[in-house]
Amino acid sequence: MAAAARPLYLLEVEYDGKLGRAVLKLYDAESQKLVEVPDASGHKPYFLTDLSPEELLREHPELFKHGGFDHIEVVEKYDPLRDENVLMTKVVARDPLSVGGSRGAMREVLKDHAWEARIRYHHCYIYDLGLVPGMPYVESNGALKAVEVEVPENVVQELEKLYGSDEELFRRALEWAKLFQAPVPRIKRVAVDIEVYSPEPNRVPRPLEAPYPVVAVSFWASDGLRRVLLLRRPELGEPPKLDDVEYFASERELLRRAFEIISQYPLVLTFNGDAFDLPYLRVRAQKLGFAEEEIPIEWRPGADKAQVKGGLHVDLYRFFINRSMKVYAFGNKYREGRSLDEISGALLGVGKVKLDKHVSEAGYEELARYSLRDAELTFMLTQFNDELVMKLIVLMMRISKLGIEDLTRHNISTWIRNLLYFEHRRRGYLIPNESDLKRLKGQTDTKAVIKGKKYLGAVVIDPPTGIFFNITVVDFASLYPSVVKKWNLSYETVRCVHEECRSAVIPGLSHWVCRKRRGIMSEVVGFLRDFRVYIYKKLAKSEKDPVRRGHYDVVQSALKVFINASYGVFGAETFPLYCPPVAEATTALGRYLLVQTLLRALELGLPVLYGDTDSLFLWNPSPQKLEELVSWVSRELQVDLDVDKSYRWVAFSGRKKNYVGLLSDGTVDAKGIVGKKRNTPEFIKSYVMQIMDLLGKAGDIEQLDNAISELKRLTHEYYSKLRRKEVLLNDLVFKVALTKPLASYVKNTPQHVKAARQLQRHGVRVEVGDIISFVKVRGGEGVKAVQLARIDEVDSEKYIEHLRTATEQILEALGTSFEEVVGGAQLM
DNA sequence: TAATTCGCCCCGCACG
DNA sequence: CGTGCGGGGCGAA
Repeated sequence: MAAAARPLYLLEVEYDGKLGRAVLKLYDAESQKLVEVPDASGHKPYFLTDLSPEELLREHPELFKHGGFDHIEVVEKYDPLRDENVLMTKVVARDPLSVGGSRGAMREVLKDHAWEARIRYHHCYIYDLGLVPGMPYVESNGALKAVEVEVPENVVQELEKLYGSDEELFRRALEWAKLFQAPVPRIKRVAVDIEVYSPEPNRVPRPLEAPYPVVAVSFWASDGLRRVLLLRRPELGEPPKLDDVEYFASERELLRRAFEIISQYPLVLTFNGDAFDLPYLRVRAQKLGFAEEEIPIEWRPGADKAQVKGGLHVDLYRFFINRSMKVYAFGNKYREGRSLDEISGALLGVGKVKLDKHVSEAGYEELARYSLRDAELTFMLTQFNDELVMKLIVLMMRISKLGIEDLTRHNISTWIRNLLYFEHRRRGYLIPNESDLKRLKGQTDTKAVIKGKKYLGAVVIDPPTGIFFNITVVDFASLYPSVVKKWNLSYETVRCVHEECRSAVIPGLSHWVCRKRRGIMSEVVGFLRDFRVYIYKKLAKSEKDPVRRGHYDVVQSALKVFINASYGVFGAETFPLYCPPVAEATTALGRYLLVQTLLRALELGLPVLYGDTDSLFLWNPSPQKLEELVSWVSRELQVDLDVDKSYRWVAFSGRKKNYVGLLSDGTVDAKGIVGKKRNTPEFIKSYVMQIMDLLGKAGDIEQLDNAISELKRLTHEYYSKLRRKEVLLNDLVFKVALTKPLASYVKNTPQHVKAARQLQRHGVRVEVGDIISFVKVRGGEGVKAVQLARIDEVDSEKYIEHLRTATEQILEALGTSFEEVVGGAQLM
């Protein structure tokens, strides 16, 4: 009898050029090794065309002579844009490059007659075999079989309630549930970090030139390995005996040992290893005469990606700078940061080892500690909170159907695109041709408020000025995804082909929506939303078992990432399923719902003070009327309106997206005020923070009165400090990001650009994404990079103006003003 | 290869 | 020199 097959988790699929077929990379949790399984199905690259075989022969005979041509077949597909079945010719190739990506590739021959020709082959393979990365499989006779996943009874019951009336929908929902319920493996992995000698402290050497020796390579792994490999250098004297440190007389020996360790792990983690550590190691090894087979690192120049032979490489830098991850999964905790120090500081509470000199000047012990900490932090980013990040990655792989290397290197639009393509293939839908889609669905109905935008977005209600007590905020639970689900929005259903659907108009637009067919996007988003709102968010709270509860929380966070971006991608021109009517129908219905609810609230005698996109601020609502509003929305508009939060008071400055309130749990909630923005100097931030503390203690009118007089005192104190120049230069620094290359600021020269150019003149390299620190000074350009400035040059008047605006947003709401507070101060 | 619009604030620049 | 508009950055949703 054969041994019981053990589960292998599919982590990645690649095309192997030498083998001429796809190779699956699976993780065997028992042996903790990566298993590579070449395709056994004979699957080949292909694309589709609307030209018949006869037309192809007649009009494109050269196609059949192409070196990569294999054969053609006629296949039937469902065309969602036209709501009809169509016959397409499948052009099968010998290798992916012949389909596209090489000169004279077959898709170039057919141009606009080529469908599904821009899909990367390894993705195409995943779709066609219905494989789900992140899921467990067993190998049986060379083929992979999905491991049966049990869905808990309570989840099945909930799905019964939601979809029980439609057998097919219920079946699909169960399939989705398996992705969320399957166990998540703990993957053996090692974090790697290197340090490089450099004679110029301010320059990071280019990895593809790798001009200087590697002096340290550190490892921190899940199996307990902590190791620093150090290069002996005569100038550092006799090396001390240190725990976890190995010394090497030559860089060659050091690299050999480093490669040996790297090759022992199925998964290698780095922080910026794509752009630095791994290519540096590779090029360095080449320079030292290593043979190709002795170097376990490959470099993909087109993708700027470093790969580990026989393993997988995740560059956490690329994953953590992903905006969706920052905002939704990690609540913007590390919004300032792009560096390991800032991200680990925010998420782990631990930063890098501080070095007061350059790496090249550090002694052995210092260098070892510094380097090992980097490897440790990199590893810990995947380890904290019971491997939260690893679990999120695996869950998002299952939702997006992307392998681990693709998922961690690409943004949300790629994730959603891949998920939708997979869904198309699963159903036998033809994936629309971009030019076709744009021609049929490329036009909008509305004009945006902001110049340069494509369509009208959300409504924001003009707030009053002043303090209001006892405010309840109601909001629609994930408004846009709800709209997409409920109104059947999808690229093929908005402005569908049916005459009889044209009467189903979207309020305020000329677009109509299909009544005959369920939209593919509507269904997918609907599932993800329902799973999050009705199942996993609830289970993440109610589940008794802490391990399962933790898992449910990961599931709901992973779902949140997809749900929140599912509307935006349709308004993004770079998205292959770009469909502005879907995006503008979504916002139009959002506006409709908010306005209808507002009108109903007013009819009920509920005063509405403010609202933004999906929320309404109700002033002192009676519980009965509130309940009436919620049930009316549920009954008449058929969406969920929830009580989101309640404030003891809210101070509105009279500006939109700008208010401060005291929540019923005693925390201060400040939105949009300049004192909180990250480019605001610390001096002003600290002032605003103190005001927040003050307001946090003021629960009622009387306490608030006291707080206001204390606030006036505080304002005056800060004002005087500025006047008397009793402020540290560092506290006056504006930190502004350079969002594009220095040379491309041609229309204007903003202040941070002036400062950046000063730095450049002083030989400092300035790049896109750098945060420029500058202060405002008298005379000259009006600004100086902080490195070049002295405290006595500072322009106090400018800072007083900044203090004024920061203050006014709060003071005006409280019924006083900056002038009133500092009035008379001029006499000092 | 890249999710959206709305809104606030400061500044730079052109125009009168 | 004042004014208005657009560029630029950052946040709210």
